[in-house]
Amino acid sequence: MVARMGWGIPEKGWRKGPWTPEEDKLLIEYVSLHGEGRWSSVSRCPGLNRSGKSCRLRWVNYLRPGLKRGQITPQEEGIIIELHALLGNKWSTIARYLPGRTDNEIKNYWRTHSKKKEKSSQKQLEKRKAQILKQEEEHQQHLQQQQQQQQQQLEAGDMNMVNTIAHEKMHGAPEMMYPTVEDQCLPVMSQDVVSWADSVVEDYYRLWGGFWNLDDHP
DNA sequence: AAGCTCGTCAACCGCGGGTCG
DNA sequence: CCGACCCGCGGTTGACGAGCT
Repeated sequence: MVARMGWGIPEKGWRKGPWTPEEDKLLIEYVSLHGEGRWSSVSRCPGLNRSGKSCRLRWVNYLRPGLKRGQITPQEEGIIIELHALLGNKWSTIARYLPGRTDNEIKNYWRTHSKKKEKSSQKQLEKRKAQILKQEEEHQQHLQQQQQQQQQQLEAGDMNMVNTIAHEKMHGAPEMMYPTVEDQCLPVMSQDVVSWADSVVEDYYRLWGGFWNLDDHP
């Protein structure tokens, strides 16, 4: 329907773009005389070559008395976050709980701030990924070192074994058994792996869990 | 100093719902 | 019931200034 494009007479070439102080003045005068609403008739106001839609928007978002200008306060931010979690993108409903704020203002605020959060989360994510990769790399090196040590100790153990057997043959069995390399290393190692794996899982959980929490729910 | 990127905000667009003749 | 019109809403765009390279 053509009439939906802008309220008033559709064939008319409505003025678009930023409002001039003169236009604002005309609109304020008109609304103070005739009251809010009846926006399509506002468009017929002489000298105001704007669509009813445009007039309404200008009035609601900028000219209406009682509008708060300036930064959103932390309290307001808290309300916005809570209500958004509750209601989703119902900006006009959220705006009703914040006197002096418009839906457009809240919508813009949310968009820019959710973007910010998304970006910082992305940065954190990259940082943590790098950390985890580094940890993993270090762990692999640690494992390799230990394996090499084991190998060396086993080889040394073989030699010792040969000597021990020869010694035993000559002097009898030893009084006590020493723990094997595996006995020494395994409990420590497996604990390491488990705690490392736990920490990695925990990190991922915290990371993605946190990230998900930041996600805005539609 | 100039060009570029990013953030902010006003304004526009399209759609859906309500009302009225 | 139906179509025209009005209104409000949410998504998107574009202008502009500030900060950065």
